[in-house]
Amino acid sequence: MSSGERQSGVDRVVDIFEELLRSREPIRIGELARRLEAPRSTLYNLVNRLVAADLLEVMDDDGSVFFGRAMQLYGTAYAETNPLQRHARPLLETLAAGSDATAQLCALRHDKYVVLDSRSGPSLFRITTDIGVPVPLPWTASGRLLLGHSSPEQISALIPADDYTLPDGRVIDPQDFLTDVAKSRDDGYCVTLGLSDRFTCCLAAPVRNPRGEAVATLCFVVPADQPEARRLELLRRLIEASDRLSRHCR
Amino acid sequence: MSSGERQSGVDRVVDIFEELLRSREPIRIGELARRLEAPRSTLYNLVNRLVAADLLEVMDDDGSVFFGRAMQLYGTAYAETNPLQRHARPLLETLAAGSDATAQLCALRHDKYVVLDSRSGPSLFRITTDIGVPVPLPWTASGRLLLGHSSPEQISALIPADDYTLPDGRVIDPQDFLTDVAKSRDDGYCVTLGLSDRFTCCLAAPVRNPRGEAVATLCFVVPADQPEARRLELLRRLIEASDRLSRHCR
DNA sequence: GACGGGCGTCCCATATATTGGACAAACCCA
DNA sequence: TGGGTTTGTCCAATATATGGGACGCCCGTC
Repeated sequence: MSSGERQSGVDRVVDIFEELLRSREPIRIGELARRLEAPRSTLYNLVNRLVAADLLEVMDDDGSVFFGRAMQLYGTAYAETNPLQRHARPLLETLAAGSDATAQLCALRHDKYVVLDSRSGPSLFRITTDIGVPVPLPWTASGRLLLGHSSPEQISALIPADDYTLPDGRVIDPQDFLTDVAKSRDDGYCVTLGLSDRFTCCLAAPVRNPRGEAVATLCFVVPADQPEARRLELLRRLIEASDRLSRHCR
Repeated sequence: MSSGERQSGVDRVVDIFEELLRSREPIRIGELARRLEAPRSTLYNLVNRLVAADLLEVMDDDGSVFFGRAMQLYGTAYAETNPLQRHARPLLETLAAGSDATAQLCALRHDKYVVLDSRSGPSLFRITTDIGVPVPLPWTASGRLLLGHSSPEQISALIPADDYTLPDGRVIDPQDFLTDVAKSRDDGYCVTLGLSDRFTCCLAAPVRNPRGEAVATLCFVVPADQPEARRLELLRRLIEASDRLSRHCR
């Protein structure tokens, strides 16, 4: 009755959603309260409202909660309406089918890189990054392009120190990364070989808004052993598609 | 300072989302306030929070708002996690490609029918119902299946009188509709010819939970002039796929 | 130029949503 | 069986979010 801060219900709802996205699997209400450091009674109240609205669903086996069907409908409405996403979809399909590779639409979210949409070619069965899963920017070719409009100071301030450490333990020098960002911006594309994964090659091209800032990227994910000629061909297609997408989004 | 009801911010947020889904295009905040009969100051407060959380986006040209990128990520997380949706996707692809028709996953939402996911065959360019758009239950084959576990009283209470009127003005007799529902439940499928659209044939089969209730349907949408033999073949594939999906969802 | 209407922001009062706590029932593990 | 933990529900108190109103601004129209 004297200490504890009070938080708005709406903000708490946002926290719930973000925690569920991070977890990617149902969470029990008690566990949710612990992770968000929120009172249990508050969470029961909020979760019940959200379940009634179908924004969340309770798993009837153990009472844990996850996103509900309404989310799917809202998300689809967004994807169908947003010009970037709407125009990207057919392009991704063409890229993936025509080049038999995994094609992705990527963007910046908070201080990380996320895949927004992804298509795979027919013969390919590689595991591709899940949509919406945050990935450190220095791990990716797209990350270098997405930071093109930021100053070195902004970039240094944005990226957590840990994010320069690759999954295999190697560490990227922040200075080298800044150089990469500048070079990628000038080149208009970025290619990484064996970066986030020793056997993967990523090719990325920027989707730019009218002010020239990279608001998203299109990228290919292919095995690292592809011949040079094929990589160049993939890059050509990618740049053509991203230029087209840039024109659609003004 | 004495009249007006007060509403919870969370409930208002839900109202905002539902109104945006209905509208399917950006709405200005003033207009939103009018439609929801909510104070403008409240909406500015809520919308600003939601925009900050990326659940909503403001269109920079005219200040109207619509769903934001976070919705897409949450919705995708749902679709990838929910067993029904996850297993339905490859089935829809197989159905659509193998039969060159539009295949849809449908379910009940409030007192209407909605498409949850949809794939079209290669040669087909028919306009298909948008995902998430509510359609009166009596207009559809799936609607008849989805009500299979409800009593006649429940059905009569659920369906608004206007929903028995088809787009072309014809009116369905509620008694006939109840008969259709019972027959569809017993048959284990439902076919409609020229119902919601004079030139369209809908074939639907139920996805049942372990208790035998139709929690969703798979359906084909094809031109009405298809030969009987093809319709039977489509129905056979549909029933096989929906049985498979039912097994996956227990 | 005056006018009407919508937009975005700010401010205060109060109705109420948030909160901590307490409770019984269910659960798990020893 | 029995102690420790978790679950879901309920309650009363108060910090605060909601709602009403007022303000200046911009933009079309008359």
